[in-house]
Amino acid sequence: MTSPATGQPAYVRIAAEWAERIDSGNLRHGDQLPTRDELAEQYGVSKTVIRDALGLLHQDGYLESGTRRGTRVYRLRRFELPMYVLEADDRGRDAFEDAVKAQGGSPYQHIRVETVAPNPQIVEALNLEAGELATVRRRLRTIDGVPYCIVDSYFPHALVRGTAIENPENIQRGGRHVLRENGMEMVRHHDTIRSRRPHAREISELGISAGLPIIRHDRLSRTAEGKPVRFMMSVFPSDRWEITYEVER
Amino acid sequence: MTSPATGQPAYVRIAAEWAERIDSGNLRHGDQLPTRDELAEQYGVSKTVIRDALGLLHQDGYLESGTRRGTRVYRLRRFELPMYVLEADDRGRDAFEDAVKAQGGSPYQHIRVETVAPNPQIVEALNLEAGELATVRRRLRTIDGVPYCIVDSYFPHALVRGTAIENPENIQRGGRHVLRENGMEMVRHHDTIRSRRPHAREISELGISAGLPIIRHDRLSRTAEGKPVRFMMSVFPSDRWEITYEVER
DNA sequence: GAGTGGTCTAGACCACGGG
DNA sequence: CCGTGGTCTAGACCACTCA
Repeated sequence: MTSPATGQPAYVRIAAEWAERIDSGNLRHGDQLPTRDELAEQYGVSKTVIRDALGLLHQDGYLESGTRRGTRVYRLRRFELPMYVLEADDRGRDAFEDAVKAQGGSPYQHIRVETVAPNPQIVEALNLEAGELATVRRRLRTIDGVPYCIVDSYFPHALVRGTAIENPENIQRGGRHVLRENGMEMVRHHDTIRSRRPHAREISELGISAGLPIIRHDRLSRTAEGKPVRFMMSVFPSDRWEITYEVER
Repeated sequence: MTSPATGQPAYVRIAAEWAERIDSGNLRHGDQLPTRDELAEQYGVSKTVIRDALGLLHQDGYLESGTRRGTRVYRLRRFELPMYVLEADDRGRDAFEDAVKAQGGSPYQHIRVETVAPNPQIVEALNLEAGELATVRRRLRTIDGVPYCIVDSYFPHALVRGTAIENPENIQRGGRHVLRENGMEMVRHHDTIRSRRPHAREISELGISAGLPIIRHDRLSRTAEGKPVRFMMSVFPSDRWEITYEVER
């Protein structure tokens, strides 16, 4: 054992050492790391220790690796998301995209619309009848070509049938705009925020590692009469976002 | 290899199997798991595979373990935190504690107050002069005897010197109440939410595992004149909380 | 004292992808 | 082809703690 006895196990110390290099900016996004065999020799430890150390960094989303491609630093820039931008403003512009552009990012979104048999969570949130369908507008938002978040908006199917919400091409006019024209303006939102590790679908769609925490944001929106008309489920990888609220009183 | 070829590596499958038992309620908080040697024999794999599998569950906060004590299920109940309770109401009651009690928990808080040389983040947030001190009211909140969150509130020292904020015994009257009596009522709050893995201090104070994501919540509060008077940093372990906001418009 | 988790060694084989 | 990450085996030693 060549360890200088910092009290920490070797794999933790090695991970901390490389994390510090990345955090300090000495290593940048895309920089290549030595191979596991090289690292094992450099530190005088077995491959298993290196595997555990890189595993820690992987979990934190610091690294990206693949067979034969080696291991590279993965550190994207973080964007701020003021939560009011979730509601497209009344001029029909996408406030989300505006916020990203204002921070120097180049946003894009893939939209697809499906009508589905809703799961129990959706049924309860939207107060649907048994057998009632829901229309979901699935957004995958990218910035500079990298997936940055998933935003799925569920509507009672009966409410949006035949409206522009069902048309995925119409990306400018959000659900808010369309619902208002139909006398269903959303005026109150109940937001729920959790954090957890990503599910399989989120891992593949967002291209994140299984250990990177995600922020899960749910918004249930109601009309002035209190009728729930939209349930929005968002997934934000924790290394790409910080979300903000403005609160009065 | 006895694996039924689900495409997943053995340690992932084994972890998923036990996660399912815990999620389904078949295993409850405090239930004991077999030893690693027993699991290795049951599954016909080496100890390393079991270590990796339990490691995954550990990271998710599903397990709690210690030398010779074995490994036990760790699954606390989750509380909802409506963010308006961060501001104690005007009757001098602790709205946070009321919210926890309403959900059947028994809350308690340890408070200690320190006057410190603020770090750069605090200096910038509170717009402090060079060398200006800050007073921090550190809260560790427990529910049913288990640590549930850390809430540190920073004030410019000059603003709170000699007030009840400096008295840690006075737990009922929050900073909001005291500042208002001194003509510094907070009326606007800027909240920032991130998620990440816990730091060493958070791991030890909250008794959480290094892999369990935490929700980091910052609130910068200003007076009607726009003067920042309090910076509140909170850490919520992701397995114990979901935080909610009510939004208009 | 002995069993347990925590860590580590020194190998091995496979799949995949770049040269 | 062959180097790489990904996974796994079959051991080992230590510290701690429960009986």
